[in-house]
Amino acid sequence: MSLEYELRFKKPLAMLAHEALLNTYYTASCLRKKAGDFLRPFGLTDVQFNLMMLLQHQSGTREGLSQAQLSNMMLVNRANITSLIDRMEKADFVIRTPAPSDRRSNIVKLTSRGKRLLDQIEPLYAKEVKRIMAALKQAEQKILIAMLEKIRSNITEQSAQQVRDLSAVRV
Amino acid sequence: MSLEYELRFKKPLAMLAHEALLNTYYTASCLRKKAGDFLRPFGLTDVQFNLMMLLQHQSGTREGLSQAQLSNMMLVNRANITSLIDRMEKADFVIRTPAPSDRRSNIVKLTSRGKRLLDQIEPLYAKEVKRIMAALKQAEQKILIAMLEKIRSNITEQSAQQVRDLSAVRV
DNA sequence: AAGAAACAATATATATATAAACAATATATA
DNA sequence: TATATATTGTTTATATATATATTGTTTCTT
Repeated sequence: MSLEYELRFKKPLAMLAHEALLNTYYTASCLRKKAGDFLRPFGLTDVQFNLMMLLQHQSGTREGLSQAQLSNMMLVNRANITSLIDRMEKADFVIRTPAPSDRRSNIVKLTSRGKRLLDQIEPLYAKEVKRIMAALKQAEQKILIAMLEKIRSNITEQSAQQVRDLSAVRV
Repeated sequence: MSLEYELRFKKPLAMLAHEALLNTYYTASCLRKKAGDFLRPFGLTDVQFNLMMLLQHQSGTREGLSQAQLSNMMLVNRANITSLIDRMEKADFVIRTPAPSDRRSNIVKLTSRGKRLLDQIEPLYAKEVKRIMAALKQAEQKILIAMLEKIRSNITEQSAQQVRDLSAVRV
């Protein structure tokens, strides 16, 4: 169903490029809302679940990850990570540990409660992700990923104007 | 560049479906951040700009749209629209008008200042959208849109469990 | 017409996002 | 080695999101 129809637009969008952009944004919103609905009964938000997945799979469970690492992996900035970890620590999902090698740094680890909860949710989550993405064949999913990567690579690209601005600063 | 690389994952994601989902979400985040950077110099957020575009193109400029209509068109829920319009009214971008036909309803319209600002930004915005989405050919953009629509249609689909729950309620 | 149900906006509480500024610590470099 | 620079986490301020509850108003049903 088209974006315009779903959002009850009276007039179609003028630019195909804009329609593609808004579709990406809107679909992400829908996915996120769905994840929220799915996770709420477990007392987790999508962001919190994501963080727990990172701790589980992107580090040995006992090693943990620093707040800076987590923030890089999550697109959440450092400012946000602080309060996010605060909440999750209060809920006994994770704990902070001082990093032995760097006194600035905290290592965040799953608690046993956090790990138990994650083990319970993850298979259900995986099943639901598969169900939703089964809208596309595997080959199509790969094409989708490639397209999105292309878009991202064009976002970071500097425009000619920006380049001029920057060179002006350097001079 | 792959998601895993960009986010400095140590291990690849186990499921292709999950990778596709996270790519959608991450790309939307990047697009949104870019829009924020682009609009900040004009004193607007992406959400505010979006709302102004809706007022400009989805209604005659002088007719305006109700808060409920805006909230449907924007993925923003009604609670949020209130404070969003509050801020934008304070900045003199829009005004609320009582709806003549329904005393519950406010009609939101662009002010002349809002309209002037939008007229200034829109061509620049369109140009930037085109530049970014030029990562894909027009035919590819259409495929992308179709894929995202398919995913969205699968999100709202009820699982068997949910159907059972609902029928239990009815009985 | 009276009551029930639906709807529009608001208020409140909680959880992200983002930018900006700061203190403590680490690293690079002259 | 002394100093400049960068990094980590925190705090603060502002702007979204989401759910839930409430107040007025409208519409539907009977």
